[in-house]
Parts: sequence; C-alpha cells; structure tokens
Amino acid sequence: MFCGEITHMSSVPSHLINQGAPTSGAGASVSVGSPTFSPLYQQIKALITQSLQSGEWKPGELIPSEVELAARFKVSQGTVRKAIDELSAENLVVRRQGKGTFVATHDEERAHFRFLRLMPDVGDAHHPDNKVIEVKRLRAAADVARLLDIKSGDSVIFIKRVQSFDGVPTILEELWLPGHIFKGLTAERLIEYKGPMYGLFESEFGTHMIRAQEKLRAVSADDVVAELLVVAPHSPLLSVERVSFTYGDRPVEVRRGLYVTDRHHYRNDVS
Amino acid sequence: MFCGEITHMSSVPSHLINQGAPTSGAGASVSVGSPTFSPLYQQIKALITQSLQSGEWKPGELIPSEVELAARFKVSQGTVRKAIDELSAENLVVRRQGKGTFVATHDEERAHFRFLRLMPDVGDAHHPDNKVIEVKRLRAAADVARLLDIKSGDSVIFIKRVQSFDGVPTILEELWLPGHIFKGLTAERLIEYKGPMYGLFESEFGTHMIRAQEKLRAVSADDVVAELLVVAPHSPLLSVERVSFTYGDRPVEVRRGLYVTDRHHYRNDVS
DNA sequence: AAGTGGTCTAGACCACTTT
DNA sequence: AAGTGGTCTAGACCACTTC
Repeated sequence: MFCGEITHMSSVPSHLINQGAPTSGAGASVSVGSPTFSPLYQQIKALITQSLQSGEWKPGELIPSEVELAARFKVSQGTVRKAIDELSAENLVVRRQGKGTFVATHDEERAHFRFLRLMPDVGDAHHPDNKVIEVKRLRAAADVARLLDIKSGDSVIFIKRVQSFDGVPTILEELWLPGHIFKGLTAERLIEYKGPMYGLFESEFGTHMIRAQEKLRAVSADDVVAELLVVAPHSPLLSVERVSFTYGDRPVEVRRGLYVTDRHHYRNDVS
Repeated sequence: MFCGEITHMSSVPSHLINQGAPTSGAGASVSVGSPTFSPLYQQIKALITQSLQSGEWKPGELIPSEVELAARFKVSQGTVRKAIDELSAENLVVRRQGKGTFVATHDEERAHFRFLRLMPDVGDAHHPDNKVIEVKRLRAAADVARLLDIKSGDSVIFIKRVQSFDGVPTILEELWLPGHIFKGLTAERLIEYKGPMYGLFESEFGTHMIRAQEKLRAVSADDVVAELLVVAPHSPLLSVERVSFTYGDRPVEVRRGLYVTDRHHYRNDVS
C-alpha cells in the first residue's frame, strides 16, 4: 500500500510526496521522478502508526490534536482528519468529542468483547475466574515458530489455563508467546493481574494487540481435556485457534482454546 | 439513529433539517422547533438507503453520480460523499473509480466469501455441489417466528440441503424463510439456479441480505445427521445458527448449518 | 473531451469539554 | 473563553473510464 516515500518522522517530517502549492488547489501531482505513490492521508496515517508503534504515545494517552498534527506535517486539517478516521475505524485510536483522540487500550469495557466472543446463552453477566495451570519457557516447535514468524527452537513462553464463568469451567486455553518480547512473564504476575490478559500485555510488555485471525472447528474432548473441563470424554468442544497481531501486522501470540458450548455460544456478526 | 425528519423522498426531497445559508458557512443550527436532530449526511444516507430498499436502484445497477445526488438533495458533493462512504463501508454499495457507484450484489466473487466462512485447510478451490433434500411449506414454530419477526403459525418455506466440496459432503443445512416474501420458491428453481443462493434471493425475490448474526457451537452428530453427512455417529460437528437481515434490519432468513470440520475450518477475522 | 470517483485545501460554524 | 473533534461548503485538481 505504501513503500517508504518517507524516511524520518520526528519533529519536522517535511518532505512528503505530493505537496502541491499550499494555497492553490492541492491534490497529488509533481511525481518527482518515479517512486510508487500513495495519497497524502495514507502517508500521514503511516506516520501516526509509526508513532504508535514506537511508543511515542502509549495506550490510553492523548495524541496531539488534529490542528497540531496538521501543522507538524504541513498539511490541512482535513487530510489529518481522514488519516485519523481510518485509524479510528481500525480501532487503533478512539475519538472523544471535545476532549481529543486517545490511543486505544484493552483496559476498557468496549474492548473486552472484541476478543472474547463467547457469550452466555441467557443473561449477559460474565464473572470470569482464571486458573493458571502452567507457565513455562520452551523451544518453539516448527508450527508455532512459523505462525509467530520466529525461528524453530527460539524461546517461547507457554501458558495453560482454565477459565470459568460463574464457577463453571468453560475454556481451556494454551498460549505461545515470543520469549524475546514477553521476557519476565511469570505465573505470579499472570495470576495477580486483574482484568483482561491483553491489558497486562500492553501495560507491562508494550505490546498492543490490534487484530487476530481465528480458525474454528468442532473437536472431541480427550481424557485429559475432559477432566480439566469437567465434561464427559468425547464431548464435542469448540476449538479456536488464534494468531494475534500487533502494530505493523507482526504476529505476537498463538493461542488454542477449547470451549464448552453447552450454555455458551461463540457469537459472530457477518457484515 | 434517525427519526423521520424527512417525509418524502422522490424528485425534490427538499426540506431536510439544518439547511444553513447555502453560501456562508454551513453546519447545523436553526433547530426549527424541537425534533431530534441528526447530521445532514446521515439524513442523505437514510434517503439513499430508502431508495435501495424500495428497489429504485436494483442490485448491480448504477446509482446517480455524486454531483447528481448533491443537486437532487441540494447539499454539497462532500456531504453526499460522506453518506456514500458509510454505505460503501457497510457493503451496501460498491464504488468504481471512473465508472460510478453500484448497488452491491451477491453475484460477485467478493461477496461469496463474506457469507460462507468455511475454508479448506489446504488449497483454496471450492467446488461446491448442492443436493436439495427437501423443500416444503409449513407453519412457523414459535422460536423461528420470533427470530423472523412474524407470527407463530405464519407460512414459512423450509429447505433442507447437503453441500459437498470436491465430492465430500460437508454442510447439512436447514433454512426457514418467510412465506410471504419467498412465495413461489420451489425445489426446481433452487436446483437449477447456478451460483450462491443469496444471488437467487436478490434477483428473483428482491431480497438482498446485508448482514447476519451467527451463533456457533460444537455439537454431536445424531444418527440421521451422521448418515446424511457420511460421518460416524457422535462425531463432533460445528453448529452455525444464522439470522440474516435485509435493508432496514428486517430479519428474512433463519438457517442452521452443521459443518464437518475435519478438512475445513470456519475462518473469522477479529478486528 | 467529458464524466466519474478520489484527494486536498481553506474556511466557517457546531457540539462538547475543560479552564 | 479556549480548545477539541464533528459537520458542511466551495472549489481545485487528479486518476480512471468511456466516448
């Protein structure tokens, strides 16, 4: 979509491509010599994304106002606005009229349900209770390494846990995280942290999840799984394999969940 | 979102709320007396949606250009543009640069995969083959009636079919459709029609699906199902319950599918 | 050449929040 | 009153398609 027309970004990231005469019309033209071209607002969007990625503005923080960004990038407010419009649509930032634009965070009500699609059939109160079964460091197997875009044998952190709702064991989950990013993640830290795990990831490890790909299947519970989830062996379970991505579409989490769907369902909106 | 500030829509749908002096600034003000207010572009969007719903422009057809709509509604092109932007984001229309804006249709490659999320684990060639098992009219049971927003006992059309990929039976589906909308739908018509069923629905019955809600579960195959899908009894199957909506968020289809997920998976993108 | 959607600007005013 | 995002306008020019 965009291929490096811009080299630096701090302070005065002046020479964007296509800067028409500031007063006359506008638009893109010039086309200095050859390089692939992209609209100004896309370049602005990429610059802002870089600032998010580099941690210049952290989750929950206020980013500069539209007029300020317009001045910094030497473009009109409308162009900055269109860039932020898209970032907002992608849930990277949240706008609040009268207050400003904030970096999206997982420590919010609204973000919880985006990544936890399992809903109770009746009622709507989630009373989650996490039981961490295992946390250890190990060497990445070939399949996990491929998904995480690391080398086979690289250090990964493995987590196994059971999630209960209203006291009923419902989700058995295994996670694989790149060791170089989540170095220092321990069972204690995981247990004592209240709130969604992605909140911990972003506040303690600077890794904010922005999207995920999931593959769903129906599978049969083996004896070990059946015991952990307190269901009969061979019970049908919903298998959810997830790969999560952070800024720049870098994969940073592989997860496999087994869901008991007797009193819950996985909700999806096709639109 | 919007509550009837506008009464008529054809030809000259003049009196929108908030028509500032055409030359000076703009914006919303005036606020004639009291009624709930919504931005101009939302009102334009609602008007365009009404035209889509009424069939003034049919799926696949070209809608009037932005400048033409701007003239018709007596607003600026930018305002019409913002309205169409949202309709485009909601997949109600499709823009094509240089050509115009078209009403979205299900007779396109891109629309297929939006409502069929089952993907082969390897490869990507779908060679679907539908076998219609049963088509009949019956009286709506209470649960189906509630979902379709009709009365219990109203006429519904029931369809049962098995879908195979590369010769392997993979999906067993049951559908319930409101009889008053799909009157005249027969097994023959269903069998002879090539392409996605939603294409048939929109071209023959004027009903275009715009979104759907799905509930997914893992279930166990009973004997009847096992025979139809050629799997062992008690095999785990992915159950997908869907309610589909047309313009105006009116429910017009209830569907229950049982998916064999040995060599396929249900793909979902969380973003 | 003419028409369509796509980008960009500049300026006005609105609604909302904080000082 | 000042600052923020949200709406609206008017006009320019661009990229793409068709005639």
